[in-house]
Formats: sequence, C-alpha cells, structure tokens
Amino acid sequence: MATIGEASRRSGINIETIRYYEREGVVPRPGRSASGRRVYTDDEVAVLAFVKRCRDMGFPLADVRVLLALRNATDDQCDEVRVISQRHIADVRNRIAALRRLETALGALVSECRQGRTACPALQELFAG
Amino acid sequence: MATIGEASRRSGINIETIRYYEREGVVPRPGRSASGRRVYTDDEVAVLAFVKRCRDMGFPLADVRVLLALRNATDDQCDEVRVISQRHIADVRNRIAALRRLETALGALVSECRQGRTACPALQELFAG
DNA sequence: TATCCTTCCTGTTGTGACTACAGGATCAAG
DNA sequence: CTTGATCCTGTAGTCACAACAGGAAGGATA
Repeated sequence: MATIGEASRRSGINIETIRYYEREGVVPRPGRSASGRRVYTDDEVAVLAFVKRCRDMGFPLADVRVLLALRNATDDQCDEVRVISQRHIADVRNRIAALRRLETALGALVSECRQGRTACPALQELFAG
Repeated sequence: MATIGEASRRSGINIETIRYYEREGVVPRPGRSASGRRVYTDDEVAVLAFVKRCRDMGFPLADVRVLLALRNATDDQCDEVRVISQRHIADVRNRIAALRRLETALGALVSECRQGRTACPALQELFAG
C-alpha cells in the first residue's frame, strides 16, 4: 500500500501525471483512505511502472491503453503487440529520416553564415526561397 | 494585392494558420477591404512564405519571430542567425540520437514477439521492467 | 498541545502550434 | 437572383502533461 508520492517515486511518473492518467481512464482508480487520499496496491504501482516504460518507448497513450488491456487478454496478445510496435517503429523511422533531411538543410544554411558579416546570406536565402 | 486564400496558396500556409499567426503577432496585420476582408501586399505574402520556410526547417515560432525581426535589423544579423541555427541543429541532433536509441529498443522488443503465440514475451518484458 | 513543514486534495489554466467547427456575411459567376 | 465559393469572428479541441490556487490532513518536534 503506497501513497501517491510513493507510487510516483516507485513508478517514475510525476504525481500530477498520475492524477491525469486516472482522470483520463488510462489507469484504474485506486482506493482511498478514510481522509480521502489515494492508496495504491503493489499491482497498481506495477501498472503505473508499465505505463512509464511504454511512454519511455514513445508509445502514445492511445497505444498504452490497448497494451494495458492486452495484459488481461488471453488471445492473440503477441499479434496485437507486434502490430502496434511495428507501426510505432515505422513512425520512429519516418521521424528520423525527416530529422536527418532537416539536419542537412540546416547545415547548409549555417554554412552560408560567415563571421563578421552584417548582411546575412542565410537570412537572405530563407527570405528569397 | 491578394485575398487570404491567395496568400495561403502562394505561401503554402493554411488559412486558419495565417489568422493564427496574425492573432499571435508573428506576422503584421494586413490591410482590410471595404467589407472587412484581409488584403495582402506582395511583401506580406513574402513574409508568410518566409515563416513557412522557417517552420519547414523546424524552427519554433519564437525563433521565427526573432528571425523576422532580424530582417529589418542592420547589425550582427549573421551572428544571431548563426546562434539560433546552431542551437536548433544541436536540438535536431539530440532528437535524432534519442529516436535512434528508441528504434533499437523497439526492435529488441518486437524480436521477442513470435507469431502464433498467445502469451507475448514482449508484453511480459514491458510489464516486468 | 501547539506549531510547522510536507504531502495531499480538487479544479482550473497554460503549453506549442495549430485545426476544426459554428454561425453568419460577402463575392463572383451564371 | 440564386448558387456556391470564400471570407469573417469567436470558441473549443488536439496531445500529454505542467503549473498553479487555495485549502485540508499527516507526522515530527518543542
């Protein structure tokens, strides 16, 4: 049994974020103490840690919901996990490619800049298209 | 002289986004027709196109504001443009590195998945930590 | 017991950079 | 004169939180 502060420390999720996940229905609502404070079981803390690992892997919350639901499923877990993960990998790869192109373009832009100049060729280039 | 629709087509920025930029003070307010519609000069369309190129380069709007102000400055343009651009390049490189690590981790996760299985080792791994 | 600091509560607002309406007015063409 | 495209303002939604405001309760110390 843990307070929200302990659950936060043990899962690595910010307290405010834990309450946000609860509001959004990502994680189940924990019990409450006599004075109304949240009380987390070890299993509930484990769920929070799971969500944290998923988020660290970059899965959007919508995917995390599905992944959490799969935990209690008995059929085809692997199939669904693979589909979600491969979609996510494709997304990550696209983003890497886009950022690489951007890096190249920015490098070209900066190389236009020469120290001590007043009129900036890079700025001109951005402006002229 | 262009309507907002023409300005949108020529700059490549969505109409709603143009209005948003105006509200936020990123671009100056254009003149208005007798009936209250926005009327853009060629220079104002060029500013929009400049903003579009900056955004395509991934500069945040805060940077775009500075870059736009630099257009009218006469001193040290190049220095400031270089500082902003290099900060942005560093940011882009950090993001690429983070995404690469993510790609590797996701690859490892998916390799745990094997077709036809019911219990998913990848899911177990996410859960166990 | 009184005080004090920490932790907790709910509810609201802000972030970045838009996008998507709702509900209406105007314009241009046929 | 009607139709359809375009335009207007203003508001709310997106994602995944973070940062308050304003208060209540818990635990340690004097």
